[in-house]
Amino acid sequence: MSRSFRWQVIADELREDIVKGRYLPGHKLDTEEVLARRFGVNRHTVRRSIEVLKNEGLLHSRRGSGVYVHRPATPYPLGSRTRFRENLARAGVAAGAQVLRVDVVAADEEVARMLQIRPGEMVILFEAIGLADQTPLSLRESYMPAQKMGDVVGILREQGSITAAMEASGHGNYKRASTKITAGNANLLQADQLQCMKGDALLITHACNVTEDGEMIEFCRSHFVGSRVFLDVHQEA
Amino acid sequence: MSRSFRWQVIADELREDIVKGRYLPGHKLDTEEVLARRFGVNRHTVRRSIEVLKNEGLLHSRRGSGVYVHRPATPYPLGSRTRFRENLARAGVAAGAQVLRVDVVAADEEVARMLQIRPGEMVILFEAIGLADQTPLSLRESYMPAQKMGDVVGILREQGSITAAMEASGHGNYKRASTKITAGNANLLQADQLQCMKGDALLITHACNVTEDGEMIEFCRSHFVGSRVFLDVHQEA
DNA sequence: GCAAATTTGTACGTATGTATC
DNA sequence: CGATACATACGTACAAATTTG
Repeated sequence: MSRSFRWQVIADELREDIVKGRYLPGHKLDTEEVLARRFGVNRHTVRRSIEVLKNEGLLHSRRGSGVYVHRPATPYPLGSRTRFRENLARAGVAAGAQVLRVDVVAADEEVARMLQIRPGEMVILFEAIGLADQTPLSLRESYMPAQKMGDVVGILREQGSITAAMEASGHGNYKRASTKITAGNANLLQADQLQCMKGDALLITHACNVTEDGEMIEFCRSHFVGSRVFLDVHQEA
Repeated sequence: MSRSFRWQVIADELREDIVKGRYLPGHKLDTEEVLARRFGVNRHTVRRSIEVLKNEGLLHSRRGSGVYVHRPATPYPLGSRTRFRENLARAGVAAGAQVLRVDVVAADEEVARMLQIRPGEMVILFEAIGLADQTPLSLRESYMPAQKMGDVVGILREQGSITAAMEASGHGNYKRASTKITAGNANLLQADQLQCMKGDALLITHACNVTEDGEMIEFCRSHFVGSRVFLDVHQEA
């Protein structure tokens, strides 16, 4: 009866459409104007309904653009053999990588310490943006001691895959040794590359991979957009 | 000035009044009409601000009656406390904490899902700030199903230790089942409690602990100040 | 118990700002 | 640049619940 208000009815109907999968994540809703006409109410009444669904985390809106079905944060398992593509494929997300830079540079102090080599030794630098369904998830800098790697610059440039580079260098069985995690705010450059706002919270990981012989083979600094991913730490006891 | 809207400014001011304890719990606010005049805005603008604070759980309103302060003023983390050292490798295990709140409350939807119980079932809520050298490191909310716990409210209040509460309830051998990690920006209340800036990057962890029988016994949400901690995830296998 | 005054809730209307396309 | 679309903010009116006389 009068227990159900128009904004509530509309919110219920929209919620139904979303949770039943009639709209896919990322789908753009009709404009508030159109929705208002469709439901025969004022635009503000529709806005009230949308407000509710935004608070429930089902929708988000971008001024000047539209209202969209929220894309849930992508799970990102942290295990001993983490592979970007495998992880995303398991989550049903199309993975892509945009290679920013592949170079051979001298190791700075931190990189040298992490890779257990001397500062100034040559390392291969691989910089890329991790994409999921065209949305940037992460910004990644990988360092590999040049001495222990083959000539993988071309592979990295063309395939953008650390795994492929490792296999080509005879380190197909590399695995994760340790991961350190903290959080920071995005600076202007990172915001630009990750398509987020300056100041947005980033998940920062420092990870080391080792060969099956236990030699340090890769040091990786990653910056994830906090709102788009969660790391999943799996405990095996 | 386009970054601060009037409803935002008003919400901030009202929140400040509540959090700092200028209103007692249950205190009735001035009417929307009066508040509107006081801030020199339309009644709807004040309503928008009140809406925000209701969503944060600070206010509630009763039609025909008024708007009331919902929760007691949050204790302000000041004053001398015993120093303690915290092993951050074991995330969430705060050895000694400043207890903010211990209560028995109804489980909301997320907590119920994580603990595998029904929404509305009673859970023990434990809220504390982890400090190191007087500096807040983390904000922690733990939820435990009341049915499976003994009368541990006193223990939690006095000792501030989850471990002690578990042992008293016969769950001494509980262990970590899963940890999910993401990042977000501090809101005003969190910034206040963690003594950081609003918008600062926070490391957010959701962890589940199970009994040795595999039953969910604790769900813990932690917020770490990104600039003050480094979680260390150790991989074995 | 009832009616009036008070106070919040819903709904529509209009105008303007601002980000996106 | 203009057109589109969401965001803010003012206004009005009436409904519904509570409090008060």
